[in-house]
Amino acid sequence: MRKKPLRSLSGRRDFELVFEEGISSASQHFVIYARLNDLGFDRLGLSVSKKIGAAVIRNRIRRLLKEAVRKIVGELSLNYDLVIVAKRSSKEGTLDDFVRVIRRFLFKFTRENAVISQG
RNA sequence: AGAGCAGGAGGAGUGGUCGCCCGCCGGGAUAUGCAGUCCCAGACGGGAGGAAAGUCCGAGCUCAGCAGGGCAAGGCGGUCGCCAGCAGCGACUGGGGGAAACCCCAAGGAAAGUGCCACAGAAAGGGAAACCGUCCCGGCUUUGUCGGGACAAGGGUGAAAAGGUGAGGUAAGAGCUCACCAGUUGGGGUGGCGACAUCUCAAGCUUGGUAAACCCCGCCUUGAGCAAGGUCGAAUAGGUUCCGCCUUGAGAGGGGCCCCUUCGAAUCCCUUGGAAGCCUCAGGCCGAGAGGGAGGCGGAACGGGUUGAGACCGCAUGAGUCCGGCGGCAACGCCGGGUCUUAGAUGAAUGACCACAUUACACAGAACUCGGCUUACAACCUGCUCUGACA
RNA sequence: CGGGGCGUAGCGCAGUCCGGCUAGCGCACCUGCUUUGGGAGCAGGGAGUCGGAGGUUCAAAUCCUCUCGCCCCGA
Repeated sequence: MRKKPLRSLSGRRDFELVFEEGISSASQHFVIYARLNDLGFDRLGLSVSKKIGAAVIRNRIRRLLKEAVRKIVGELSLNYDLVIVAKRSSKEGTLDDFVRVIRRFLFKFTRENAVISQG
C-alpha cells in the first residue's frame, strides 16, 4: 500500500504537542522530534532560523531535509508527526548525512513503539 | 600570457526516474439535474533574478482625512531638456584631478544677521594688532641702553595674517599715489533659450574661511500602508455596558427557514398601577403611565479572538518588450508591425539521483505592482593601464 | 510592512548633541616595591585602523552620504 503524501505541520499547538509528547534526538546537523499520529498521513514541521543563513541557504536545507524525510517515511508503515530544527552546521550536511541519521532514529523509535503496543 | 580598473552581458544545458506548487482537462462522492463543495495515486501545460537583495528614493493602488491660507517639521538646490514621477537620465556650463585618453563634484546665498576658527602667534575678523624689527625725538654710564612716538615693508607663528610686481614718495614706511596684472561690485556691447563666455567703461582701491553650523532665498511634501482594503460566511463566541426609539392581533397558504402573498406573518409576558375619558349610587368599561424581564432597530463605549473558523476578491498585461521607420547630439518621443508576453504561494512551491558533452563552479530565491538608485558577483566580451616573453 | 538602538583597549562603558584638549574610566594584563611565599596595597607601564569606504572642513570617534554586522519593538 502506498502512503498518502507528506503534509506540513502548522500552528504552535501542533509543534508544542510534538515537543512535549514526542521524543527527541540531537545530531551534528539538526535536532529531530517525533511522535505517532493516527491521521493516516505523515506531517513534517521544519524550523530553519534566519541565523543559519540567507534565503538560498535556508531553502537548500529545507529541501534536503524534506527529501530525506520523504525517502524514509515511505519505508515505514506507521504515521508520524516530525519536527526538525536546523542548526548552524546544517549547511554543511549532505542528503546522505540527513538520510542516515533520520533513518536510524525513526527505525529505533518505531521498534520501541512496537514493543510497547505488544506489551 | 598574466594582473588591476571601468563598462557590457549574465543562460547551470540536454535526456531519463522519483517528488512539490499552480492552471486546465478528466474521474469519483453529495444532489433529480445544474451550480457549489469535497476526494483522486490519471493526462497536458506552466513554474524565481539581473540584481528577485538592501529598503535609499519616486509613483500606482486602497482606506482615513481635507474650504482656503499661514506656521512648524522634513526634503531638494548650476542651466536647458527628458520622464507619470524622482534624490533618476541626457546634453551643456562652471569648478577640481590628470601628461593625455578621460574621470570626479549636495555646484543658490558668507556684501541680510548670529555663532565658531583649537594650539601657536603681537594680532584670527574689530579697518584689529608692535614680539623680533625699521625710523624719528629725548635722557644717560654713547659701537650701547632706557623712555616717548611714527610705521604694517621684512622676519617669525599658523590651515589662513588683509591683493601681486615695478616706480614714485617718505625720517622710515604703507593703495599713500601711479602703471600693469588678479579679483569684487555696478553699467554697457557681442554670442548663447539659458547656466555662462568674451570685450569694454567706471568705482572704492581689496571687502578671510565655515551654510554636510544656525540661518536666508527658491521649489516640493496630508497620513497610513496589501496584516491596505472589500465581499461572503460560522459560532458552547451572532459578546458586554450605556443611551434613544419601538414591541398592535385570532389565524391561513407557499417554498431550500428567511423571505413572499396578505390590512396584518420574528415578536410579548409578569408585577404594580388604576390617569384622562365614558357609564355610574356602589361599581364597571377602558388600559394611559411606572418598574422589571425578554425581544427588535439605531447609536456610542469596551471586550473576546493571532493559543488555527475561515474562504474568496485584491493578485499578476504593465508608464511592458522586440523589430522597422521618422524626429532629436543624446536621454527620449511619435508612427507601424510582432502566434514577444504563461510564477502567484499563504506553515509558504523549483528538489533528489543517474547519464552525456574535458565541467556544472559567481552573487544569489518572488510575497501588491512598477520606475530608479545602491550594493554583491565566476567564466565570457569590449576598452585602458602595468608586468613578463618573443620578433 | 513600519519604527528604534548599538558597534571605541582582552571585557564592560564614557566621550559624539555643540568638530580641535595626549581618545579617557573600571576590571583584566605586564614590571617593580612590599611579604618567607601568596593575596591585598603602593608606584610605573603596555595595549585602540573609534565596524568599513568615501566626502565636507585648516582639522572628523564627533558632521554628511553609502555600506557591513548585531539587537529590540509594533501591526
